[in-house]
This record gives sequence, structure tokens and C-alpha cells, in this order.
Amino acid sequence: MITLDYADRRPIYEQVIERMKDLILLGVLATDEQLPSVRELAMDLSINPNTVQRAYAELERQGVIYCVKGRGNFVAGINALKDKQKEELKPQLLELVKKAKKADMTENEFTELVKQFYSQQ
Amino acid sequence: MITLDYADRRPIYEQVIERMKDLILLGVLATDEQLPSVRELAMDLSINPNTVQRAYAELERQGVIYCVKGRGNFVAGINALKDKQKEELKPQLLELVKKAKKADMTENEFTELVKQFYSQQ
DNA sequence: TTAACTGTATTAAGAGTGTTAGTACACTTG
DNA sequence: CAAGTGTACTAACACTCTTAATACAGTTAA
Repeated sequence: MITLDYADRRPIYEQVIERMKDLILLGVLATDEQLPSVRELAMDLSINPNTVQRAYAELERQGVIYCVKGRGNFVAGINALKDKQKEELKPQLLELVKKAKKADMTENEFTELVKQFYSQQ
Repeated sequence: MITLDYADRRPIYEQVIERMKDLILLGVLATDEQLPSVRELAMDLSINPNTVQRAYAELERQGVIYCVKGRGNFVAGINALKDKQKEELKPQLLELVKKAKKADMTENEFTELVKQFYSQQ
């Protein structure tokens, strides 16, 4: 279901968060569908249940999933997540634009890159 | 010359690297101009000389500055740095575009944000 | 030459974070 | 009741960031 990249310097729990969001955005995990249990996913990825728990807690804090004690974790809703991702994008893009300006990259150069990347596969 | 942000979670040496690049890109530090010495900057920022040294070593490794033992550190060249920053930008922008696609953000929406951010101050 | 400045290297220690391990408790389901 | 869920807690280890204290080598100006 999920693959970890140990070459990635980011913490495992962050990778789990990102992959789960991807699975939801791709529609692999539908709204209200149950996620693998903490212990099951930990076993599957050969990591500690605490690490999975940390990822799930953060996903719940972000409103991406909801938890029912004794039953499991469930997908909260794909549209809310999409809107959330779009909002997250903005400050990150602003930082990139600032960096581009500092390096004297024109808006046209920048937009050309966007066009190129958007048409990519 | 440089101000640190202790609310920023990133390591101090990374902040020093970024601020030095900014000073160079802004033209505050011209090509071949001497940077503050390791001990002087450390004193100025109230941090350890080792931390400054780490930042300077990384800046040299990236080709942003060059060091002469016994004399000091000097700015390598602003144009090379600008080109370097533009190249660094590309993979970061690609990741953002990927994220945007996943969230079903259209190229037009994205480009509109770019336009907005570019015209900002 | 000497003194004071440069960069550079080394070792040790402390703080913080990420991860694992083990255990325990409460809730739900069959 | 038993097995599965989420949740909480403590302890230990590894790694990184940072500081501290030296030490050494090169440069420069008095």
C-alpha cells in the first residue's frame, strides 16, 4: 500500500503522512473508507507502531482522517483535503517566486517552466 | 548585517547560508568583497564560531564564496550564484506543480497565483 | 620578528528530535 | 469472553545541531 524511501532524509512519520494523502487524492482510499490499523501498517512497513500512530495523529489533527476508538481510522473527505492542499501550496509558491525574483528570473521564464511541468506526463 | 530568526526551526547555519546568499543577490556584498570573519560574525550574532564556520564551508562547497587561509572569505561571483539559484528552483517548482495536479488545481489557477505573487511589492 | 588577525581542525559535552521497545488501558465487535 | 481497535506512557538509543575549549597554520602590519 505504502512504500518508504530510506534515502529520504525526512522522518518516516512525515513520509507516511504524505503517502496517505496521496492515496486519498488518487482515490485509492475513498471517503469514510477504513485505513489499515496502526499495528497492521507498522507490521507491513516494518516500523514501530508508535511511528504510525504519530502519523495518524497528525493526519487527524489536520482533519484528513477521523478516528473512532476501538474501531479504527477513516478517511475524512477528499474534497476538504484537496482544498487544504491548494491552500498549503500558496505560501510555498510565494517563497519560490521570491527566490526567482532574487535570481532575476522573469515572470515569463517562470511561467514557461510551469507550463512545461504541467504538460509533463 | 544578518539577523537570525529563532522561531525558524531550521538550523542556524542554514539560515546564515540563506542570508549570505540574499546579501550577495541584493548586491550588498559585491563580487570579490570580503565577508565578515568567522569570529567576527559569530560574535555579532552571539553564536559559536563553529556554526559560522559550518555555514561558510558549505557556501564555499557550493561555489558561492572562496576562502583564502589567513586572509578571509570572499564573494565568488553574483552571476554564477543567480544561475545556480535558478537551477535549484526548477526541481522545487516541479514538486509544487505535482502537488497542484494532485489537488486538481488547473494550470490557469496556478499561473494566476504566479502572476499575483510576481506583481506583489 | 612579533602581534594580531585570518581560516581550519579536533574533541567533548549538552539539547532536541526521531525511532524503537515494551507495557498498559479503554473501547468495539463477534 | 477474546480479539481487534486506538491511545498513552516510559525508557533507551541514534543522529543532528550547537556550544565550548583548544590548537595549528597562513597573512598582514607594526
